[in-house]
Amino acid sequence: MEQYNSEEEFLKNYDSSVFEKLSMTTDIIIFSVSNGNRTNYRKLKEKYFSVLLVKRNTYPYKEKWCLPGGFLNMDETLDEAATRILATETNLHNIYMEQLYTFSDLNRDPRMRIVSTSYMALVDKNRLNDKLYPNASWFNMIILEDEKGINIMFDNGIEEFNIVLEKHLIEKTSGRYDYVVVKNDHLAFDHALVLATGISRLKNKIEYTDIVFNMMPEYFSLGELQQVYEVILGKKLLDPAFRRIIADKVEKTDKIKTGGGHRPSALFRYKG
Amino acid sequence: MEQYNSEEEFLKNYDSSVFEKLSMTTDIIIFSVSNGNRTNYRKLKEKYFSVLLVKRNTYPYKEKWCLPGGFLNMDETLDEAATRILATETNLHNIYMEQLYTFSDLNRDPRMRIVSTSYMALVDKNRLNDKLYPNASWFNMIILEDEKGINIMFDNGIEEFNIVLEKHLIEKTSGRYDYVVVKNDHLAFDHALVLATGISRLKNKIEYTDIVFNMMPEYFSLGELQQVYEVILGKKLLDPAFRRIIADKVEKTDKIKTGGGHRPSALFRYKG
DNA sequence: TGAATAGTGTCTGTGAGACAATATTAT
DNA sequence: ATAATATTGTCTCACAGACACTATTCA
Repeated sequence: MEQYNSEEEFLKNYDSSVFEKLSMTTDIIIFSVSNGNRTNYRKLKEKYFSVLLVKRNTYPYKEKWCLPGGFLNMDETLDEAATRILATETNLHNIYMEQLYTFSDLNRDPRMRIVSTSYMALVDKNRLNDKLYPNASWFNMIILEDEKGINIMFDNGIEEFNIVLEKHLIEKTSGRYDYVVVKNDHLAFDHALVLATGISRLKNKIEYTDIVFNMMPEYFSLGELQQVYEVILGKKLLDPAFRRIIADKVEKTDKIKTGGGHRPSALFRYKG
Repeated sequence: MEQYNSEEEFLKNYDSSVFEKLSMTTDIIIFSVSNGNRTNYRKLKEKYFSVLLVKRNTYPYKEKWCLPGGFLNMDETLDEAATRILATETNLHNIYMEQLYTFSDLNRDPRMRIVSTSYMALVDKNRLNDKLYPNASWFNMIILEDEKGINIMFDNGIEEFNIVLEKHLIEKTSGRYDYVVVKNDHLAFDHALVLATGISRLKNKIEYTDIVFNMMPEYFSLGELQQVYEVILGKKLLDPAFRRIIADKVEKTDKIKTGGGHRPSALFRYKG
């Protein structure tokens, strides 16, 4: 039984090897919004929901794309690890980030048992266009989703591919889904799963929080803001309803954006 | 640089000791609702929001209360570990459970570096009254919360104590709070923090999901259901509004509950 | 009979969906 | 002038908050 008389004595004699150990990693989904090309002098630039992927140059999954990530050091928390990795990839600090989910499938990494805690980060892509880590690339995503599954098409201007996941309702009271990867030839590890989880989280959260403003520049028009909501949610919104909802979250500035072949728009700022 | 020609070759030669390793644990917040005493022959039994705690009989934190938990084995996922631990404590299977958050502070365990992934489980306490693990005990909680902080009072009929946490807004766009434990003399490890996180999650989720039915018996009156919502949310609800909201989630059965000094109530069942 | 809960009716204000209308610009 | 976006007005419908009212039981 217990042979120690104090916590100090116990700790001094504690053998930390009694339980098997494992390595942990952190994977970060960095979301942003990209501008497409102007197809017509009157039209707004199309916007795309995009994610930062890194091409692996070592085994395992050499030449596949993966989420930025890295091993957890013994002298840092998961938040600190995620912040460190994010800074490595983007050279940016003070980025919005939240913990997403911890994945622990036994064979999610072919090397050994690795548990990974994923994070979701939101950035304004314009802040870092030329500061990217060499192997990193922004992929625009087009996401088709229904009750049965999700199809995500990726395009970085050079490479195109898609992944397909099925959704299975695992629990009726919470409406939670289990994702099963049906097609994935280009993403390493279980990152298709991680990404689907992140997309789901973001879609939910932009409905009841203001986190979308982390992907916006300081000044933006309401039309641009609406475009961002629309590409993330994957559906069109009605102008007056949208404006009513965000009216108390933004403040009008005296700046104006002209140059489109149409009425100029007032620029707004997040009120906080 | 990279000296291998195939993934197989790489894996065969992989040295899994290159990164430092650590132990992981799983802690489970098991929530339920308890019936208080009938104070008056007419009145309904009061309901209490309650949580299952275990008294530690070994160091560290000997004699303190903690959440049921245990180390992650190398041949199981976190979900499986949580299910195993839950079955050990309650002898119950098929319990509602969801992953909550992964805590990784450097000194959260005085023995060594341990990262813990917490889970939240919801049970109908009546299903397991006499099947509890020896050191486990249900504590009723009374939760006082405002924008500044949370005060949770615990009572298992024998022992009473309270913990106090401050809330600090860490990020304005998401409205997320950082909890700082201000008073805690009875809960081991960082479990005060874990519990506050779980309470917050549950309070949020019962507003937009049906998970509360996991804490209900098969047949219940709408008054009882309303009481459960009220003790979890910590506020009174208006009868007609409540009934409108849950009307399409439940179905009336032909069962009736009599015996109170008042009009009998119809018993309902979750429709799913 | 009265205290207590069960259950319903209904008024009102808020807010989202829908559609229409006006404003302004570059070509 | 025209196509395109910017911006506002307004009608309607659904629904939550609030309060009032009826129903039923048991000491």
